[in-house]
Amino acid sequence: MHYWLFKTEPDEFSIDDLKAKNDEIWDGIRNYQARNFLRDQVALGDLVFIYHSSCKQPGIVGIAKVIKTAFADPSQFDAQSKYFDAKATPDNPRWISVTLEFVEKLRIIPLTKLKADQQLADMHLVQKGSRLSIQPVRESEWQYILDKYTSNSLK
DNA sequence: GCCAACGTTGGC
DNA sequence: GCCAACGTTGGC
Repeated sequence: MHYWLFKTEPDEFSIDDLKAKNDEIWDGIRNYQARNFLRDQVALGDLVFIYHSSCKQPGIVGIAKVIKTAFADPSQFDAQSKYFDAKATPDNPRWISVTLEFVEKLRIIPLTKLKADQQLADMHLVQKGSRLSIQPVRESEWQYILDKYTSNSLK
């Protein structure tokens, strides 16, 4: 069992959208490091912090679960999509998606709090220049964040 | 909207 | 393979 943090821009797709739809193909990841995590390491049943970025209050806003692993991101083949990639073919796809299922919404844990917490100084998210949209979370960090910043059932 | 930090591209 | 130019991310 691994833990992850996935970023999303709430203007595009928010935790409320995930809650309303119940599950979602996580498409449009166009960074090789993030792609490699999706392809090689994200496993069935892994839990994911959903993080809102590029918005008024960036932070962790909920939890989701991986219900389908590594498959070719359909948007790379869709000429109408902004994620279309002319160099990708079904025989040789470049980009990978997984499907997430809504688990629960959290009262937002703002980035400012995560950054201020010395216990979380090693988290990728709080490192300078961190831009990775799919990042692993250590089990100790996952547990610590749930214990300290939430009152939820997944402890 | 600014801009620092990264990532990607392409000429050489 | 280097590296300058360009594009993107994402907090502020």
